[in-house]
Amino acid sequence: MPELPEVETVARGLATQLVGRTIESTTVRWPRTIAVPCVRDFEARIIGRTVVSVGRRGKYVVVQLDQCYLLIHLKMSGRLMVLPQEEPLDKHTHTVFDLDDGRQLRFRDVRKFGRVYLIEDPAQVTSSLGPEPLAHDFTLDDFQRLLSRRSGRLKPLLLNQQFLAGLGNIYADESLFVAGLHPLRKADSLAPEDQARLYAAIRSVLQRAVDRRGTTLDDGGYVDAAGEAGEYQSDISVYGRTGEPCSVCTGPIERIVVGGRSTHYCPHCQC
DNA sequence: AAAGCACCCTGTACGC
DNA sequence: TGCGTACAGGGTGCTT
Repeated sequence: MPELPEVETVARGLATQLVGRTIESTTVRWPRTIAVPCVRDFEARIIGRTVVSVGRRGKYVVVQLDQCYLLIHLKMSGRLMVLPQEEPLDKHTHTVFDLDDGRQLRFRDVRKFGRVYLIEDPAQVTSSLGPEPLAHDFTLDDFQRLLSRRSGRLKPLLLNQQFLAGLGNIYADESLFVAGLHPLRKADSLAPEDQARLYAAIRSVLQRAVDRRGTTLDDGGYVDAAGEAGEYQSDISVYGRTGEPCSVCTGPIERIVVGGRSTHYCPHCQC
């Protein structure tokens, strides 16, 4: 499932392949993939656009074009890849962008939850997102101020993109484990040192995962823009490890459901 | 403000 | 073998 580190890795890969390329045409094979504008306008407006840069905001891939922006949210199973046009199309490829070098940018998404936006200003989509957890100007002070205003439980809060942009189920569970905090802890119950540990945990987990180019689980769901798997799965302590021994205390990892999301933690190490 | 849930989808894992 | 069903997941929107 693409979260911040996976989306960052995809965006970096796409940047090397796409910057300077011009999109000559587009084929939308599953219309609901296009969130905005309507498919006809989308296909018309993207013709002739040149890629200026590729970046990331939260879990969105942000493709800056010469007159507008293409934003892509991969949701659970979306993939973006640059392939030769001779490469056979598979049935899960929902949008194809023909490039001026004979290759294609393809958006493939088995679950069909992913969405593509063509907009004038990226803020139209990203303005409701919380801060970037890895940004240099996102300080402990900022985080403490945000946290102490919240009374909800930590796990749903970390998944809330309006609170903080980029965490998903894997890195939320991993960050709470590293911080030694129980997923059901109320945000406003944290002592300053708890807040500091959570801040440091989120940043270190995400940075390490970016460095390792994301997490590819056994289901093989995530690969980067070159089709390569990530390597953070070998660093995972709790996510998907129900019943396995905790790496710190050897007690069993437990799984509970919080806010409708499976949540993995060590009941001995996290409180 | 917080929490619960349905919804969107399909592949996979399960029970029978 | 083959069917049906539950489930996972991110985000949004609705209701309590």
